[in-house]
Order: sequence, then C-alpha cells, then structure tokens
Amino acid sequence: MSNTPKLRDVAKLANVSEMTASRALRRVGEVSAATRKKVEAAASAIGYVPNKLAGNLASRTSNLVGVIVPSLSSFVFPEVLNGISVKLEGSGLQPVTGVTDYDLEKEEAVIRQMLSWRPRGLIIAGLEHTEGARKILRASNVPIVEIMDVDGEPIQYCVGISHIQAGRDMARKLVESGYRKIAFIGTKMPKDFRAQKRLDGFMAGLSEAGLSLCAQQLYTAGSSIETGRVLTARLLQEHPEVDCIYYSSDVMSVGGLMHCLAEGISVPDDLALAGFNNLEILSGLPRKLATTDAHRYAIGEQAAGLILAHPKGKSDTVERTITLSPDIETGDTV
Amino acid sequence: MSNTPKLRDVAKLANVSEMTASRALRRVGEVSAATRKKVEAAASAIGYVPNKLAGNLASRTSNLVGVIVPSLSSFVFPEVLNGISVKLEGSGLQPVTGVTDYDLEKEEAVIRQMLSWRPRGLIIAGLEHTEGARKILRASNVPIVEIMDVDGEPIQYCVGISHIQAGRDMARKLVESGYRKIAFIGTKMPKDFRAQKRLDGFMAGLSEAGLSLCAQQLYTAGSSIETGRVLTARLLQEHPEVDCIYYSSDVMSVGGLMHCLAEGISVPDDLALAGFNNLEILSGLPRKLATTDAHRYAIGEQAAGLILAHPKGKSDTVERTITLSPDIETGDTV
DNA sequence: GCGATAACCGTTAGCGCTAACAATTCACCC
DNA sequence: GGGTGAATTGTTAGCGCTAACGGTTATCGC
Repeated sequence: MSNTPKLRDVAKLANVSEMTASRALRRVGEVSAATRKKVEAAASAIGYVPNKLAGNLASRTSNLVGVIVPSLSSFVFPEVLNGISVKLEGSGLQPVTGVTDYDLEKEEAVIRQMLSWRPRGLIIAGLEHTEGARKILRASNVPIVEIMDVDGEPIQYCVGISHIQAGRDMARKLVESGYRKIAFIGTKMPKDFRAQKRLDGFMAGLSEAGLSLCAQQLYTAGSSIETGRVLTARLLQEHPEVDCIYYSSDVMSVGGLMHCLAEGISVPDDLALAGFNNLEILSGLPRKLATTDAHRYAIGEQAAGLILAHPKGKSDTVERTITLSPDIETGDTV
Repeated sequence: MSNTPKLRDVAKLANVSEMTASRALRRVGEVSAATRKKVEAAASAIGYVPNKLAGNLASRTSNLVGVIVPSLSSFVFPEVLNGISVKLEGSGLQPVTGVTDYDLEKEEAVIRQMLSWRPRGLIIAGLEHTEGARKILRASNVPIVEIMDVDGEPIQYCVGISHIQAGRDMARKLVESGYRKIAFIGTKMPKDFRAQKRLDGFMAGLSEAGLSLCAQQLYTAGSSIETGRVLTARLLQEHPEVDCIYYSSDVMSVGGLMHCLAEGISVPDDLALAGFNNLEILSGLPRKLATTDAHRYAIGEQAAGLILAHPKGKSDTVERTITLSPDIETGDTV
C-alpha cells in the first residue's frame, strides 16, 4: 500500500516537479513534448497508477456518473445503460450503477451512497422517491436526470415516455382492431409504478370505447417467460372468451405465446397478444407480437447527453423534460 | 459546491470536535450515545452527505469492489453481478461495474480505471488479458479474482468452471444418447474465449467417440434468438442430415427451437438441440432444451466471498482456484 | 481520598493530488 | 543586448476527512 508508487516518485524519476508530472500525465496545461515523454516513461517504468481519490478530492470534481435502476436482470435497464455508456464514451465520464430492487428505501440509501462520491451527475429511473431522497437530491448541487417516465413531477431533468399514454394508445389500437374481450396480465404490479401507469392508461383507453377489462391476473414477483405462460394458462382457463391479452412486459407476452403454441391456440386469430418494451427477444419468434417501443436506448443516450451538456457553474434549477413517444409496433397481431 | 455541508459544520453545530463527529457518524470508536444522537441530529439537520473521496483518501481504503465483465446485455453477466451484490450486501462493500465489450485493450483501460479508485478487490471475467493488464494487476496489491473460467493461469484467485470440460461432457452425453450427425453453431467466436474452449472440448469429446463435427456455423456478432434462428435455418439447408446441434449459448438454441417450431421440425425426434448457460428463458418454452449450467450466480457469490475473506494485510500471493462443475441439464432432448 | 482503569473526546499530522499564482526560461525583435 | 510576450515549469496551500495518539473526565475499589 505505502509502496505503491505516487506521483512524487514519478516526478522525482523524471526530474520535474510534481505539478509538471501531474500536468503531463493528464495532458492539461502547457507541457513541452519532451518533458511529457520523459514523465510518461517514468510513470510506466515504475508502474504508476494515479489515485483518483486524491485527484478528485483536490480538484473537487469527479468523473463519475451515478446510474440508479431498479434491476439489472430484467432485460430493460441494461439497454438503458448501454445508451448511457455509448454516449459517455470518450467524454472521460464513467457510469457507476446502483440497484434498488424496486425498493424506495433502498433507493434512498443508494442515492446517498452515490452522492457521497460527488458525481458529475445522477441518472435515476422513475419519478417516485421517498421524501428524504427528494430532499437530498434537491440539495445536492448535482444535475439529476429522472428517466423512463414523464408522468409526474421531475426534480430537474427528465427523459422518458408517458406510460399512461402508452397504455391508452395500446387500448385504442386494440379496440380499433376489433378486439372486445380484453384482459390484462401483469407482474411486480404494486412496486413497478410504470407498469401500474400503463394499466391505468389502458383501462382509461378501454373506457373511452365503452369497454372494460374482462379479466386480469396480477402477480407480485418478477417477470419471466415461465410466469407469463402460467398466468396466461390460468387466465384462459377462467375466461376462455378472452380474445386479446395486454401484458405488462414483452417477457410475459412471450410466455403467453409459448402457451398458445403448446395448446394449439392460433395467434392472433384465436387470441391476440400485446406486450411492452420492444425487447430483442421478440425477434426470432414464430409470431411477431404487438408491443410498444419504450425507447430504452434513446432514453439512456439523452440522459447522458443532458449531463454532458449541463453547465458546470451551478445554474439554479434549470428544468427540462424530454418526452419521447411510445410507438406501437403492431406485429402480426393487429 | 463550496456551500455543501462539511463534517466541520456538523461538528460545529453539535458542539464537538470533527473527530468525534466522524466517529459518531461512522459508529466506530467510543462515543457516548448522547453525543452520537446529537451529532446525528446535527448531520440530518443540515443535510450532511459525507465525502467518500476525502474519507477513503484519509483512511487509505475504499469500500469499492470493481467488477469487470465483457457485456451487460447478454443475460449471463447480470446474473453474476447479482450473486456478487447479494453476497456483498451488508458488508459495506459496493460493486462497481466496468464493461469491456470483449476487447482486451479496452479491458486494460478499464482495469486501470478501476485500480485508480483503490478498490478493496477486483473481479474480472476471464483468464485472458493483455501483458500490460497482467502486470498492473500483479503489482496492484489488490485481491484479484478471475471468474467464469478455470482453464488457464490465474493471477491469484479464480472461480469458475472448465469450459473445455463443459464441451467435452456435452459431446459425450450427446453421443451416448445416440446422435451421430452433430453440428455446432456459435457466435462471437474469435473473441469469446470461453465459447471457443467449449467448442474445442466438444470436438475433443466427439473425437473420443470416433466422430467429428459434420457441420458448423460461426458468426462474429452477438448472440440473439434471431441469429440462432437464422443460422439454424442456414445450417439445416446445407446439411439436412444433421440430427443434433450444439450451440454456443442458450439464446442461440432457443432461436433454433423457434426455427423448428415454425418449420414443423420435431424436437428432439427430428433434431436435438443443446445450448449452454442454463438461462432463465429456457423455462416456459414448449420444449425443454438441453443445456449446461454455468453456475453464474454461484460464481459471483463465491468471488465476492473470496474478497470478503481476503486478509487485509498484504498476504503475499495467496493463490486459490475454486472449480465448479458444469452440470448438464438434459431437458427433453436427451 | 487516592491511584488506577476505563470511557470518552480532542489535537496533530497527514492521505495523494491539483488550482492558482509565481517564477523562470526561451525565442525573437528592434 | 535588453525588452517583450509567450511558453514552460515551480511553489504554495489546501481538498475533506481519518489514524494515531494524547488528554480529560467518570468510575471504582480499598
């Protein structure tokens, strides 16, 4: 630990001051090419690895961007991260991920953790937070971007789609396509606010047409193909008249499709299926299912862009919301 | 930035020294319950968020564990991360993820980045690294855990399965089940060393039985259901005699199954399919495909465990490899 | 009441690096 | 050859926090 080479050692070996060594290695300020080479040679000779703790403390900025998401195993957030990483590439900023497991208390703890690293920005999925979290976020002087969802009161920046609208649009599209006995299957429903909003919007959309849900299956655990399959089987058994199912996620609708394949139910002739997210797993299936594109990659990209563009000086509460449109892919279903 | 409350402000408000405030908030050392309450009240009153940059620099330890993986969008590493997170939960250590895109040069850069945060440990997928990376890893004084794979020369700690064995075992199992016209379909093959090792082991296993691959399709891009489907279609068109396909990943074998479903090819009567990883997407499908469990969660868990157990004092090169066994799930195929 | 042990709290001295300014060197010109 | 401005390097003073140790105040047995 104490024998780890320091900047001082590099400087000594290269016969320059620490400051010059620092400048040379960071390629800032005016350093002649000759001394820079000398310093770089010295650094690599002794295997110098800079200490960012010290560096960031001294400069009072860090190159971290905190990204807080409910889960990493759900197909959806990795894609958002991807958009963030790509956009950040080359900027010198580095994303750091925190996971909340859809738990707002845990989220507050993760936010504290993140802020204690004095990041250059914070990207958080969702608009729902504890009061405590909201308070420290507002007080933090760090640009905050809330993503995925725009139905609510953003703290500062916001990038996402309206899930209420996504649900309503899908309802309209399905009704328009002639379906009348429409059911809903969803998971993680009490904690996944966005899924809840889609359901709300969906029911509102049905209402407009004088319809209402003719069945639903809710489930508190995570989404999976298996769960989608099981819940579909159960729902159809209880309500064989259903002609269309809207799922909280594509993962679930794929499960539904698997049930139909196994049971010889023709999709979409006997039963139409619609999901949400436009996940990659939808392509390659024997049927192209209906879905709504949640623009996950674009959301990540734009969120990162906002942080990159954020003026360094504390510009008091610049507020800005970027609303993307939840585009429906009808697939073979509609 | 400069008006962000410091420990000094907390101390002043609570009428104690900075040191006492620090001890109270960290719950270390001897602080009376009364003063601790006082300090905590002061901290929350002014919205104090500790600065870990300063704290970690002063204490010369951090609570970070670097995790370096090739990709996050591939279904496989999120599960490893999951195991790591769960094991680390409550220990005060926090995982930080870096992504290499299967690029060793990028990996070296990410390793440098990580080390510059002076982490408490580093978990890296794979045994293949650049010489430069190896050098700084060895010099770093940070416990290094290489994961996923044990076929090679670990730097220090290692947790994984033998992919050569995984391939060979599957070959034996398939041969034993009576298949003779066996093909392979793989993606990302030049850069995914583990997939390559499985193929090598697989071919060795066939050899033992006097067989050899009767066809193969390699592809450099990422795995997806769609790709699996397309490559399967192509392979079967060129080699209709094939009675069994081994895929580099379950994602691909699912694509194969989708092709079979669409074409009316009966699985496994007309064609057997085997993948690798034992991904969650396998459950819920109309056929249970054969696969090998890569123990992703357990690998993450054990790797994190090694870091937690690592003695603080620089114990010179404790070396240790934990080899898990690549268990075959035969599904309906065998 | 006195020393002694324990419990609690404060002081000192950095951790390893960089911003800001000061100092030096260098080229080049009249 | 001294002056001038630009290019390059050095000096000083922290960043915000904590380890290590020193001091102070309770507690207690005899």
